[in-house]
Amino acid sequence: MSIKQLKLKNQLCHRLYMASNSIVRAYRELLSELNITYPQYVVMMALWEQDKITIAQLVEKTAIDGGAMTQILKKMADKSLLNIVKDQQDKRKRLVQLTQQGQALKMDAVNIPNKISCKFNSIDSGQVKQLMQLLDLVVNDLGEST
Amino acid sequence: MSIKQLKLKNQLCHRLYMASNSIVRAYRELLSELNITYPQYVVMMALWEQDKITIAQLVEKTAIDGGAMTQILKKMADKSLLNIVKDQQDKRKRLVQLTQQGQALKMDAVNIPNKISCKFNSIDSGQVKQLMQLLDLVVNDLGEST
DNA sequence: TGCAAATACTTTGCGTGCAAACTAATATGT
DNA sequence: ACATATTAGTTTGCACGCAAAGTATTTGCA
Repeated sequence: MSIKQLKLKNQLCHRLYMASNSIVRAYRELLSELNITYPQYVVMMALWEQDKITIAQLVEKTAIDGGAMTQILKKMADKSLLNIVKDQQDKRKRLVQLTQQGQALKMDAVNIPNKISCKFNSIDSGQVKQLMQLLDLVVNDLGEST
Repeated sequence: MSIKQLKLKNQLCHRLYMASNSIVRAYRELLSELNITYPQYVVMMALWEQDKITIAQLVEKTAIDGGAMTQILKKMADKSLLNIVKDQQDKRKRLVQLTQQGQALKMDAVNIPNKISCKFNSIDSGQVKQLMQLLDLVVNDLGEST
């Protein structure tokens, strides 16, 4: 007995799985030149937007898991991209701030979004916008239930 | 200096990252009742569609990495969901086939797609279809370059 | 004041995703 | 036939994602 809903071709989740893996794979080769991974790039983007923020704020902005964040930041600190310093007001908190090297990396990253968008040949910017809006609906619907 | 393209809010990839994680997270609690993970569920769906196929065919259908597939299948065989047998015609190949228990699990899985779709309150089936089509464009554009 | 609850993070263990190196078996060209 | 290339899978090492348990530190309330 064949159940339509159980077919992979009909599943939104499998599409998301494939699309997310595909696009991270596309970033990987570009990011390897900067010697960072995709999640590390996400952390960098968050810090380029706003530097010297707490780890909790970074988790909030990036949606990266807190446990993973600790490890990721440690590796990035080892690469001298950022420093992790204790907040003197609240010693539970830690502030993450970019090093000069971390700030300078932004210049090398500037062209990455453009290089990625060059790979999209059958999808225009309007469709990308539409796609992002639909994905926001998905995230919002699934987010609050937990 | 603030560069619009480098902001997380403007990035398709970050949306995909969050949406994919969100939806797999939503599946996780349902699948834990079946004692399987999401990738294992994907393998099951592929086999429910077509049983007794080679590992290469399974990789093709599921888009799961070959190296990961070996590990996943091993765990599933340990759980007696499937058996891995050598192909007598071509001894390089291995055939994966469901056990009775693996076939029976389909009955427990039948309601999962419905339970998931119940979580979508602000997105209708037409939008889901549209979303899947857009995701297919993303995968196709990024797939062939490698 | 003092102690329990909450907050901010870290650690650990497991399950992938992926690249790269490796093994075994078959196909191919000369 | 036979060496070589190709194909099918496995293994290894690293980086997350996530749940659960653990550690400080601070809040809040009796």
